[in-house]
Order: sequence, then C-alpha cells, then structure tokens
Amino acid sequence: MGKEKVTSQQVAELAGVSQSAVSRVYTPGASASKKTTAKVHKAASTLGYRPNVLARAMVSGKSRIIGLVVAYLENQFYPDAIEKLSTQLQEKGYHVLIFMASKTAGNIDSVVDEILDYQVEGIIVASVALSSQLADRCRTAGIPIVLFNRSQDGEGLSCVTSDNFSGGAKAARFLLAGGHKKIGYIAGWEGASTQRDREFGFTAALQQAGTTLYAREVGDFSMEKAIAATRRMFLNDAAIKDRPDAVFVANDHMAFAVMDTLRFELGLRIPEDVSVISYDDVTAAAWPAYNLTTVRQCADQMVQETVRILMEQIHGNGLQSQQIAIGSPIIVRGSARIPEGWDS
Amino acid sequence: MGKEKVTSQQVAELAGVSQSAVSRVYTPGASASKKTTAKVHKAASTLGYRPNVLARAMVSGKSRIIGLVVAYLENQFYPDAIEKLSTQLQEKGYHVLIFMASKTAGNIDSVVDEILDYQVEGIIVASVALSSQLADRCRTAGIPIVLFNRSQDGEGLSCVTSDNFSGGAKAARFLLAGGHKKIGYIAGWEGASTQRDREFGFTAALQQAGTTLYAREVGDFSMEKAIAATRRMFLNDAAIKDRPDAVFVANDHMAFAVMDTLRFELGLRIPEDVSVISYDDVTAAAWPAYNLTTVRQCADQMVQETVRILMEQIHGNGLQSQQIAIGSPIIVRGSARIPEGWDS
DNA sequence: ATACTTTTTGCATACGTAATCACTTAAAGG
DNA sequence: CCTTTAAGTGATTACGTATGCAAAAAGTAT
Repeated sequence: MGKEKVTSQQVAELAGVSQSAVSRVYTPGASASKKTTAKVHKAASTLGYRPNVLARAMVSGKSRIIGLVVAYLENQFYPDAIEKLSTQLQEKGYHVLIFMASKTAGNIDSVVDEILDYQVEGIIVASVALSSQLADRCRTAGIPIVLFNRSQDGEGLSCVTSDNFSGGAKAARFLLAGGHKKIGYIAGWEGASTQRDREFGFTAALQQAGTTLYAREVGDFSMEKAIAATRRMFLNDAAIKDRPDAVFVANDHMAFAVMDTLRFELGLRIPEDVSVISYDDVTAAAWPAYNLTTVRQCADQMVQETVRILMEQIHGNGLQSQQIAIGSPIIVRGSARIPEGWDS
Repeated sequence: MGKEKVTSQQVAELAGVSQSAVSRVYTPGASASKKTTAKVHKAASTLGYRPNVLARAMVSGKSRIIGLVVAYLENQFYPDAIEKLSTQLQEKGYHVLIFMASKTAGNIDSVVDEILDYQVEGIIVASVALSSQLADRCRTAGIPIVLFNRSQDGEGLSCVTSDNFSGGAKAARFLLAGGHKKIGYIAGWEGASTQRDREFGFTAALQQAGTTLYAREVGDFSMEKAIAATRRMFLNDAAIKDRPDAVFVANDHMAFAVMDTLRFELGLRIPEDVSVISYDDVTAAAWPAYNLTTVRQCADQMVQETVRILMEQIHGNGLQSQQIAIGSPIIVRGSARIPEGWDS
C-alpha cells in the first residue's frame, strides 16, 4: 500500500540539482550537460522515477493520448486495425484511449465529449458517423479527427477508406467475366458510406456491361440479418432456376453467414451453384472452410495513412483535411467461379 | 484553429462566482446551493465548459484510466472481451488505455512502465505473464492488477480465468463417453497457465478412466503451428488406422485451423473419422462451417468479475488478492461424436 | 430577537511538470 | 589575457482543478 509517488523534486534533491534540471533531462529538446544527465539518471533509477505524463500534459498541452471510437469489434477487420493502429501510435509515443459507441447514434456525441475531457491530441473514429455540430466542436477545439473506414461529405473531415467504388466495380467485373447473369447484392447498413460506395461501384460496372442487379437485400453488416437476407433472396416464390447465380456481399463478415446459409441450410454448392464474392479480406476469408474471393481492404496501408494524417495535423503541418482512398485489389480464391484466362 | 480551452475560471467569472464554486458543482460529494448550481450550469453550457480530466487527476490522484495490456487480437475471444470490458468500465466512469505487447516477453515490462506513466488507477493484463519485479513495482505503487485469462502462482496477483482444469476434464469425459480410444491433444503455448490447466484437467480425467494421451503436439495458440501440429499428428509413419480418432485442441482459434486441415488437406470427415473438441466458444465456433463442440469461457462473467475486483481494489475495500475461476460448461455441437444418451 | 447549528462560499494552496528568464559557467576567438 | 558567444543552471511561474480552512449566510430552536 505504499502510494509512493516519486517526483522530479525528489530526484533533484538526491542528485543535488534543481527540479528544472531533472525536467530537462527528460525533455528531448532541452539542454543538459553530460554530468547532470548522469547524476539525474542515477538518482532516478535508484528512486524508480518516471515522469508523470498527466502533469506533463497539463503544462505542455500535449497529452500523448489519441481517442479511438469504435462501434463493434465483431467484424474482425476492426480488431486487426486497432492492433495495428495502437502499435504504430505506440511507436510514436502516443497511446490509445478506447471508447465503445455500442448503442445508437445518439450517444456518440456524449462519447466524444468524454474523449475531449481527456484532452486527447487527436481522435480516430472507426465506422461511425459524427454529427456536424460535433465535428465543429472538435474543429474549434483544435482537435484533429480522422474517420477510419468511413467518409462523410460536407464536413471537411479527413478520412481514410479503401477505394470502395472501384473495389465494388472490380467485384462486378469479376462476376461478369465469369459469365454470371443473375447477380444479387446483399447490402450493408445503408447509412454507411462504405456500403453506398461499394454498391455504386458495383452497379455502375453492371450498368456499363448493360445489365443490372437481379436481386437486392439488406444485411446491415450483421450476420443475423445477412442470413435472413440470404433466405429472402434464395427462397423466393420464383422457381429454383430463377435464383441468383452469384451474389456480392458488402463485407466478409456477412459473407461468412451467407455462405453457411447457402451451403448448410439451402444445400447449394459454392461456386458451382452460386458464386460468392465480398469485401474486406479479413483473416478468416483465407481459411479453407470459406476460401473467399474478396476485395481486399489493405489494413496496413489504411492504418499507416491514418496515423500519418493524424501526426501531420497534430504537428500543425497539414492543416488541410485529406480524403484518402487506398487501392483495393481483388483477391481471387475459390468462392466465385474463376473466369477463363483470368490473371489480373 | 481556436485552441479555446474553457476553464472553470472563465465559467466562474461569467456566472459571478468563485472558481471553487464551479469545481464543487462538478464534484459529486461537494456542497453547492441550488442557485449557484443553476448559475454555473448556465454559464458552463453557454461557454461549452467540461472539466479537464487530466487536471482533475493531478490534484485528486484519480485519473479514471484503466490500463489494458493485450498481446494479440487475432483470437476472437479477446476483442470480445475488450469490448465488454471497455463498455462496463465506461459505465462506471473509467476508460481504457490500450497497450499492445506484441513482441516478446522482454518488452512487456517496458509496456507496463508506459502504463504507469499515465497514472492509471488499475491494470488489466490479458493473456500475458508479468515478471515478478514488475508485479512488485505495481504493488508498491499501489496500482491494482488483475490478470485476465491467465493465472500466475506465487505473486499473489488477482486473476480471473475460467475453470480450465475442470473444463479440460469435461472435454475428456465427453470424448471418452463417445467411445474414443485414441485421443490426441494439440497444446497451446506451454508458458500459459490456461494451456497447462486445460491439459492437466484433460489428462487427469483420462487417467481416471484408465487411459492416457495417444498423441500430443504443440500449437502455441497459433494457427500456422496448429496446422503443422495437425500434420505431424495425423500424417505420421504409422498406418492410417493408427491415427487418433479424436483430438482436443487447446482453444477454438487453433481448432478452426485443425478442422480445416483435417477436412481439406487430409480428407477426413468430422466427426465421423475424427472428433474435434476445443475450448473458448468464441462466436465463430457456432458458425455452421465449424459447428464446434467446445468448452465455453463465459466472457461476460469473466469480465464482470474482473471489473468487480478492480473496483474493489481501487476503492480500497478488498485489499486481498482474489483468484476467480468461472464455471466452464461444455457446449455440444457437431464436431465431436455425441455419446448415446448424453444430456448434461 | 438571540444563540446555535448547518450549509454555502471564497481564498489560498497543492498536485507534478515544462517553460521563461536571468544568471553563471564554459568555450571560442583574437 | 580579454572579449564575445554559447551552453548550462536554478528560481519562479503556469497549467486547470480539488480541497482545507475560515468567514459568511441561512436555517433552527429557544
């Protein structure tokens, strides 16, 4: 129960120098002679001193904390991204304060309020939309925000996404090249920019080829709803021969549920009876049980860009907001028929 | 670029009261009259004032930050747990500062040092071992620690796990009741208490039934290594008839890889040729593609106990360290032969 | 109305550190 | 040896809030 806080003052006394000297030894830019540095380090290690980040934050205004808002971690893409984000920020001397925005959109504002209470130096918002007044508040507070895997028009917010439009188009062209005629789409949550852009890209490419969506259902990025959507799409009144011969699912997470439903509930073979293609390329997409053909969201690059933007904004260089879209290559595996002579 | 920090002083001036009064309005225990409370609230909302948590932490010693150390988020059990932990702590007014201990054991000490720099009120360590000197340091600093999903002897540390020993035993009895004779085990990382206890429980139950492990390989809780372990176990020199007829895998994460290897690489049927049973019951275990019979780690209860212990220790009630083991029921699905007349 | 208790209030201080400033010491240059 | 410049140092202050203390205000009982 020794609540022994070792302060710079105590170190100073032991080392026979002033508190200022101790502070300077631990402040990168400051000047301290070899001798005092040595004395201070010795005293500090015998006392077990480490600078108090909070006190440091008070006076310097730099908390070295980044707030991260995330809605749910069920979709494996997010834990992956969080791990990478946290690791990269750690390397730069920042740390991540995590906030769950589990409930409805209403409480996201209060969540961000709580974040601001911690004097964070920046905020990363993953897969969540912000109210415009909230964006304003952060802007006037001078706290940079980066949307991760979401974009938002009009607010002038920085964001990092994959190129969802062209990714969706790639998926469409892959299915078309495979000779599919009746192509369905299982949408994500319709409030999400990712959902919208993927669908736009997909339907645009279909249209370019002179065709349109054969069926469409909404899965809201949820497994349960994706299962229901699959049933609606494949168990309709029409004859069996009228069911879709391919389906684009808005993300891998739903695609797993769709595939399981197609195979185990409806007895369909993939890709012989139905081709399935989706978006994200989470780890599990490569598991043999799914072997999912999917458009990759390069989490590494997305994280890297997110961190870069954040650092630029924090250090005041790039005050312009940036909208980054990372290239999204298609990863061909076995869940969708492979077109003859396909190699790109 | 308005770096406008609104302080209690400014609120005080606008409301025509002292800074102390403002502070007291926002301090739960303090006394303030209805009238001043109203005035302060009004002034605060026009100015957009919110108390600075860091400054509050300085003087009160309460940062309302909990440090969370986690090694990897690949195993879905951890993201799940993190989400629940974070949500529950948020409800109690605490927030989670996350630290990745990705690399080897060596740098865990430095990670915890960084945590302590933030004056956290408590630390949760998930699936990572602490050096004893580190445990000491936290003890003398008065910072409570709770190990999550790990136990550690000798240090007197609090920990919350599932009842791994009896869980392992349940798995063994299930396989034995199913009539299996050649039972293999794919171990996790041997430095982990969870691995050890699950194996002890499993082999103890085998021994009680007068048998022993037929084969054993190490998978280190890693998918790649689990795949290699599966190959070693099922592609050995002996005749095909000599391969195990059941395998207990130390966690679900590895079990997915094991099942995929058995099915798609070795062409074995589950459970007809080989029964597979494992431990955790992560979400994906219920997916039809795996339909995994597994011993459940009740994440909800584990999280609840973790938070409870932490809160007790922080508020100084239970200074005794506590070791909690949550009951671990077996969840019967389809990956292991179901014994005749089984119902428990 | 008086004396006494309870509640409310402002003042001053403390938390642990970084930054400013003026000052001392060391180095450099002739 | 003296002058000029640079580097290092300590005393002091500021960051934004909570809290002990004493004074003032508001009730309460006599």
